[in-house]
Amino acid sequence: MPRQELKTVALPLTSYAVLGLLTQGEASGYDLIKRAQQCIAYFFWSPSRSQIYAELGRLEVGGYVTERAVEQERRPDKRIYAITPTGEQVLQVWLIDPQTATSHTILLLKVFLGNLIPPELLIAQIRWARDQAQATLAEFQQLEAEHPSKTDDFFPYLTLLSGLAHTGATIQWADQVIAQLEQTQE
Amino acid sequence: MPRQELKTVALPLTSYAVLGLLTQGEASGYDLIKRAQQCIAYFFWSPSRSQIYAELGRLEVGGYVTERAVEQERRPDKRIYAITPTGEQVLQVWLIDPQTATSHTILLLKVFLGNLIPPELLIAQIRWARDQAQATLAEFQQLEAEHPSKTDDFFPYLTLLSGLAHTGATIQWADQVIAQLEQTQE
DNA sequence: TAAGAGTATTCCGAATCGGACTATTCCAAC
DNA sequence: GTTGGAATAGTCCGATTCGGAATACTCTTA
Repeated sequence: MPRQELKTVALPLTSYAVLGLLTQGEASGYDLIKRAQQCIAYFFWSPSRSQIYAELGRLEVGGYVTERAVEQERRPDKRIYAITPTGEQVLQVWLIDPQTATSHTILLLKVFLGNLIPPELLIAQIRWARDQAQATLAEFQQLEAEHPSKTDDFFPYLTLLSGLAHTGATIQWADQVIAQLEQTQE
Repeated sequence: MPRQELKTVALPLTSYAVLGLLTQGEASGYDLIKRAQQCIAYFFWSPSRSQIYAELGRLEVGGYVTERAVEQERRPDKRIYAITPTGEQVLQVWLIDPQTATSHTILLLKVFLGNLIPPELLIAQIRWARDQAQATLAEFQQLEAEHPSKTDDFFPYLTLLSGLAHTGATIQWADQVIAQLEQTQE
């Protein structure tokens, strides 16, 4: 059983978010919360306060980040964290691995950190998600067609419309992003 | 401090999903999992197996559902649950309360169970969510305008596009649903 | 005849959230 | 002037939720 491969999936999502944010420079937990809420929040997810601190502890123990205490007079003391080469490698492996992009949120985190991924590998992952969404869309369209919309299943039908709208939005976004990424490649 | 009011928010989301599914008729935990995955799954959420069983236990203790053991020969024995009048009341109160619709998922659950809500109250909740989404959209459009798209923030910009696409989808869906609901009202 | 899917549920660890709590400092309003 | 609120920097806790493993039996299919 290959242990190295298992290790690549060993960390929860929040860890990779934290590592990713730390590639922008060292920061305290408090700083990271702000970074996350400013930028990552575009995609309707950001790790919670307590979780970020928990992950920083775990990452420090694992040697993925270093911790440095900073004493302050006017403000509470704090600890500044910086990503280590090991941490960067672990992040890299995860970012490049297409197997790990199992949800829209994860894909968006990867896109957010897109400068750390070779463009063609990022595009491949987006394209894969796009195709998945396309399949879902087809399924939903099938259901819509079978459905006369005014039967007893009226309210479930209305939620199906939500699925259709959002799946459509995902495909549209993916196409847009792929186009823009391919442009910058040339 | 009014205790009755606190009670209306006392249950987690999965409980209301379970109660809602039980209004379609009594069922075992196993049945509920299938119901959930078939219908509710349109909106990219469904409670997990273990959670459904946990909530059934909690609801039984609280008197919101009744439990009945059924012995089977060819299949494993099972327990069938049915919603009680108290359970129906608790569900009603939650469905009608606009304060509880704090996420898209929750709103979709309420729409899914729309036959249990007076149309105008459902419409009001959808309209509220629509307006929230509209505000978010304006914010995102503002950010997009300020953003020349090709600066150093290219990748965050791409995730902003996702936010724009999905917020747009939400608004479009809400308009569509409100229109359909208003039609049926006349 | 062995493998796999369906029925029906339990158990457990891990991930995650959100709110309460501490403690200090700065700024603004009344 | 002082009182209140936001910002700084974190800890701690309970509750929610997920997902996978385990159990155990039956039916179908290759």
